[in-house]
Amino acid sequence: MAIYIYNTLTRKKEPFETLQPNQVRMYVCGPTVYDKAHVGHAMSVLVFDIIRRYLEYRGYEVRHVMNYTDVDDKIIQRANLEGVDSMELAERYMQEFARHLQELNVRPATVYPRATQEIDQIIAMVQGLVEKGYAYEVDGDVYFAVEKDDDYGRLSGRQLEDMQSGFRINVDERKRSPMDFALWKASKPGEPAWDSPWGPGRPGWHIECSAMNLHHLGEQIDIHGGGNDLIFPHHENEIAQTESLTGKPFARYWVHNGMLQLSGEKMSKSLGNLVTIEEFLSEHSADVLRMLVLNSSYRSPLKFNEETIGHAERALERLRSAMRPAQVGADGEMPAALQQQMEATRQGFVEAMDDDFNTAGALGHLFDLVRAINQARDEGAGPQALETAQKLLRELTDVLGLRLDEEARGGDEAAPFVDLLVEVRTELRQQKLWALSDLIRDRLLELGVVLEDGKDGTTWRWK
RNA sequence: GGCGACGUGGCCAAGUGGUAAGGCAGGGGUCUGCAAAACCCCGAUCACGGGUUCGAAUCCCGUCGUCGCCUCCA
Repeated sequence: MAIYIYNTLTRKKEPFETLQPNQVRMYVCGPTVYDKAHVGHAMSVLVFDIIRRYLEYRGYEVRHVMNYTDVDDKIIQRANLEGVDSMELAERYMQEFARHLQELNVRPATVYPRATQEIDQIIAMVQGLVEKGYAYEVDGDVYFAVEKDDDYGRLSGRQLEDMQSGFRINVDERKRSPMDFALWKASKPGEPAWDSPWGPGRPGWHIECSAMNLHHLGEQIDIHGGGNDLIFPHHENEIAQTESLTGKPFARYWVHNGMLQLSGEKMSKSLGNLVTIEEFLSEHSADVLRMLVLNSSYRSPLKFNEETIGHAERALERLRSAMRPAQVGADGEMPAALQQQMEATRQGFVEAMDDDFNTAGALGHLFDLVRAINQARDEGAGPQALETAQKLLRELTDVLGLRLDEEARGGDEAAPFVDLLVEVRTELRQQKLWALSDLIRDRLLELGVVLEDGKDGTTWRWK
């Protein structure tokens, strides 16, 4: 069975075939580090982390590159505003982002290139494009001539003529076509600058990704990803630059995630309607955000609000319910129904994920397994049977990047004391001192400990 | 104005030709001293209007609505 991936370039789901057997070269556009990252950035990162994990699960070796744009107008502007060095500012936010990646349980990329560390490659590429006649220099700027590129607009499905009629383009008289974009920008005094054949300057935005791809992955790659707001002009321009230079098809599959929406609008810095990753993680676990992402198609807009966050939180709780141990003293064998469900779940999970990473469908299958496990527990299945099924659940949730094992929030030191309280309370209950028993239960709940009175005694867990 | 995506039960959301997964919320029940959890049962004909087909949520056309891109943006 093949994996099918929706390709923005062809607007179809296509069977996934790699350039080299069992090896995937994947490039994902990372953030411009000029401010705190928001949950929309996290969504994109999570989407591609899930894709990567699944490809690895299916036996591929993934070479995963994510860049940091650490030089650009906004960084310079922001640095001037704060009165700090622009490199310093970029460094600060880059480190913060790296920390978030860890907190979000994202598998580390193979390489994290930065624009400022790829200047030589960028200059070489611009030079190559000038030599081939695809780019031209004006006053220390270098522009890509879109009219030289026959199939410009292919990714975003736009015609050059349509774009030129757009009234939003500021016409720069020095450009041959209004749609020409900068490969290299001459620096103004006080701006970060690198020497180049065209004088001191810095790279344009689009060229860095092309150069990094060439440098770290080669002329042709399997997957190129990013948010769908990057389709035009960023990815369109990347294709133009890279293919004009190499003469070969650049990325095989263009994969784009939908936008996170806050109150019906795309979350973005310019709109100011954002929740930073830091803010989110101070109130919720990373799994909650991941669950939110998993519960819908990665290509669709994702509704982000208190209600959907709450749903994700409770869905996670349900998933975790299956991980609870067998009843005290139970020793039943593996029920046939559970055995059957395990097979159905594994198969259903793979089928769903093979279909353009249908995580919501895959989750549905996991919940079927959750029900079967809980059913088995209720019916007295023993630890061995239960653990076999739980192992599968853990294996599959791990592919999605969820961490079902709840961290013991109170720490292990607290456990003996909780045990003691439970013991005392059991005495109280035997003496039918309900008011006191309930008080202990309520107070422990306030401290984050949930007591559950079962048939064979009381169990407790961290909330 | 151009390009693209989408509109499925109260909410979130799978499903792209054969009469609609799953989660959350809600109602009823089992269990419980009560509760919680878990388990069992209950709910939609798929924005609207046409068309194609033996048959459509699923294909085509139109209408309405929402969102994204067209300038930096994950």
